[in-house]
Amino acid sequence: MKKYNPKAIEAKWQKVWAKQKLNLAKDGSKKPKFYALIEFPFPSGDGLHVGHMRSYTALDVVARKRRAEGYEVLYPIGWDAFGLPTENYAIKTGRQPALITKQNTTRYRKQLQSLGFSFDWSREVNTTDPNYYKWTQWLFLQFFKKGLAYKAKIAINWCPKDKIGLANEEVVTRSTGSGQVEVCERCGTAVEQREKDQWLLAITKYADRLDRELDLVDYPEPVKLQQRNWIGRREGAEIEFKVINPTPDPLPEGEGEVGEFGYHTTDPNTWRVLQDRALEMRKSPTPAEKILWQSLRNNSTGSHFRRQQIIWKFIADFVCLEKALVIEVDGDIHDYQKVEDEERSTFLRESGFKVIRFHNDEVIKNTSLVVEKIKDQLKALPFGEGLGGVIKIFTTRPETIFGVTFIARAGKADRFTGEYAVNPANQEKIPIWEAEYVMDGVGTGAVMGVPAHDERDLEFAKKHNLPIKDVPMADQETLTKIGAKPHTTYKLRDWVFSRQRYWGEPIPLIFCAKCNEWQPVPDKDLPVKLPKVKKYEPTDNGDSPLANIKSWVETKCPKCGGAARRETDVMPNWAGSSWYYLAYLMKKAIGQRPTSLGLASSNIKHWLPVDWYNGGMEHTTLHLLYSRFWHKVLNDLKLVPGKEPYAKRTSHGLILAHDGEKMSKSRGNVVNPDELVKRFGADTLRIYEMFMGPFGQAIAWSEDGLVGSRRFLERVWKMAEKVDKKKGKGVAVSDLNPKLQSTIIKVGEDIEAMKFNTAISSLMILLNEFEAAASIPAQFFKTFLKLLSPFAPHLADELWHHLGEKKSIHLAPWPKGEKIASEKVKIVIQINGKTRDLIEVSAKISELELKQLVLEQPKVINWVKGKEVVKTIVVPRRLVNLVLGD
RNA sequence: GCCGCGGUGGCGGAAUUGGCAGACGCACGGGACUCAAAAUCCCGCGAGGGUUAACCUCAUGUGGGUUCAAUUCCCACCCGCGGCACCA
Repeated sequence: MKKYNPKAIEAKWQKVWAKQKLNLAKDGSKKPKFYALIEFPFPSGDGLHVGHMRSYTALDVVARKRRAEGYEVLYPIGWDAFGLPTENYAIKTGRQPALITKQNTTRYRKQLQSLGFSFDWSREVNTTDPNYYKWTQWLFLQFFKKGLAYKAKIAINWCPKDKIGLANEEVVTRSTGSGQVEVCERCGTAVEQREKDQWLLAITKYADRLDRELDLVDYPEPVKLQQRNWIGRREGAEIEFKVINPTPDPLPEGEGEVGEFGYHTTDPNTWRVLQDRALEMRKSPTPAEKILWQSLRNNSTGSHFRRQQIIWKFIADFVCLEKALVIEVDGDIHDYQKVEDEERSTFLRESGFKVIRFHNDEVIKNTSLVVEKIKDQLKALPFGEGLGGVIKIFTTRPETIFGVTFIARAGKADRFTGEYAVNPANQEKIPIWEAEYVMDGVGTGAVMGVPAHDERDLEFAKKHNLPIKDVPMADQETLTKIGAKPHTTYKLRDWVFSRQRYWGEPIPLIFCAKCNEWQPVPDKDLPVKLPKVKKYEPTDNGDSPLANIKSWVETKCPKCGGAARRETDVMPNWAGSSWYYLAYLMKKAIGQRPTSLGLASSNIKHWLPVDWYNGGMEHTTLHLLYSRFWHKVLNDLKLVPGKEPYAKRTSHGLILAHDGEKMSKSRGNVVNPDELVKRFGADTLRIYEMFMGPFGQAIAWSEDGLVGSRRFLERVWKMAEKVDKKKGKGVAVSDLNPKLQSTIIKVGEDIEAMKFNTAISSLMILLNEFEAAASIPAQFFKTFLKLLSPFAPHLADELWHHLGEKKSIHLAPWPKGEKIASEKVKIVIQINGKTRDLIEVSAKISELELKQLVLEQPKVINWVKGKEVVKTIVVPRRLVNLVLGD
């Protein structure tokens, strides 16, 4: 037999397997299905590195084992090719991103093929292929049509020097003398925040399910935990604190009484008259009032409105007390009442109210615009200012309410507002503060300060000399009585889905000024293709470069046919990867016009869910969460089966560079497998990556052990020559079988548990035994090869054929190990818990006989001499421990 | 600060979940083969002591504890990596 020459045999077998279509998954197969998935790579200019290989090899091992176990296995591959590195390279070189991508994928494909992964190449997908992103766009439109996509003003990172918007990944934190500063990754200029209208996906509407339905899947606990922390579900209660004693008190001192809402009116009689009138007005509103009330009631603006509200001697149409906003809807009658209106507006303004007016016609004809204006106002106003309002507080510990000594709402500096609130539990008057540590956008933007039970509250109380009250906990009844409503909040924010960039999927929406609405691009017009541009940089005002292409932007409204403009933002990198596990199943459909039917094909039903998905921990809170979200939405639309896309998730540890840093081109520490494949062979590299350490743990790349893996394979190669021929001294053949059987069991279990390092180590041990044996039956060695074949597929197939087999080793069934209880067992003898001797006895020995035998051992006699055996512990088949007295 | 993961020979790491600590591999030392080197094969390889043998003592980040017995369980702490970060 020739020398082991991996270069020759690896290329040979790769061709044979491709020709025999060994790795193509059959859609209609009656075998049980197994869908193995790895995170498809981003084809960067650096080429594949040894870190990619770890995950791909691991699932390749699993996939090959499953095929041998009789499953129809789908192990697909594709390219997640939209993204910044390509775009930045395009900016630098002026080359087209599509061409750069093509070049990179060609290189990656070659590299992956040289490593012998059993991917089904017939299903290769590419997120930048118009056929692919046509579907990404269509799926986005399903979100839009379901009301899950909306536009809102969101701050983006803006580099004032480069004059472009930056993705979060392009912003780095730098430490300066005065603290941490966010700077532009390229030029180092401090990043500013700029508000831009952006598309968002309402992932928060699925927060609860994304949390709860983690119970349905087999993910590592740390992954579940990290997702749960990210979603940040908090159960608690919402409690209203009434605000009293408004400042400055602008009201004339009448006979006065504290009214229902805690502020003064003139005198009781006037108040009663006003109340009657207000009630009457509420019963018979004007058409405009009626329409507007529909939009304001039930907290639909996010704030609580009252109508026909008495304020001093006036009745205001709509009032939001917590924001101190008054909305007046005027008819023509006001033309006669100018003086009164003046007086009332002046009074309200002086009392701290903001007053906005709309005309009846305005409200009736353009309700949505009016409501938008009101919402904008509400947004601009601080919370809880004004007269007789309430402050809503979300707390996870409502039972501590008796210990509340202050209220603090979000503010830029610590400051007493001069206002007080009433603790609904004990009617105590407590001060309202603004505090730096309270954040807008968390909970209700205000906290009840309980210094005795919260560290930050305590710190604040100490700093500002506020009382600290330690008290018994409130019971459920008290909480109900004070109107505490059970409430759940989430840390998760909606997903900002707009990028002012070029290299992404155009968002397929059109704004028509006439319809005053965003219109979806009709299915028949998809994909909205990325037009070719000359410059790939975002524009001076931060818009996508697409905004500069007039001919592309200007289009017709799909609804009314009038002049309209396209959305110029593109989708984030995470869009295409949110559904790629479906794309692999859509072989033919992907080229066709997107429809619900095309998606809900039998293939998708057949293959879902993904049975085993391996990927990196770094994707836990982004990609993994996003794609679960998409799947749930698609499931609600009855487009895909099942609540969860991935039945089982595992994580690999990162392979770091020699220096222990993350591999990246900018650090110049990327290790490319090509040269290693040339020097050692793909099989050696695969074995080494699986052997170098525990799969789930990060490990620094080192080539020191590679030679050991190569030696192992060389020894396997040599062993093939000795099979059934070797004569002479050594272990008897029959002694090999128990070891072989236990290795079969061990390797099988280890692969399932992703303990590849110990699987390989047990194969090495078996080989060591083979080498020591007098002769090796061919069947034994074939079984060994089969166990080795998922790890070193080329070498295994080559030797398999040497032994006379005609079909590929990868078509042979996975061996079943037999548990053979050995006749003899080794028993550890301990004296006072310390190992003193080791004896070999029959496995069938009785406990009594064993104890006797132990006491007869010369070493034991020596240790026991002159002492008493107080206690004897016997662990069957394992150990005897003698406890001696003094 | 909080959450998660980890800490075992010169190095990567094993240890059937409480039962021989250091499997397997790398590196290293000695030997065989060779004119020589490489490759290969054999032997050794945690530290200290010991008549360099048998054997003994110590040793799994540190300090305590539980147990006949602890790398494994409990308590307190130290260090490294990753994530979140005034989250009410």
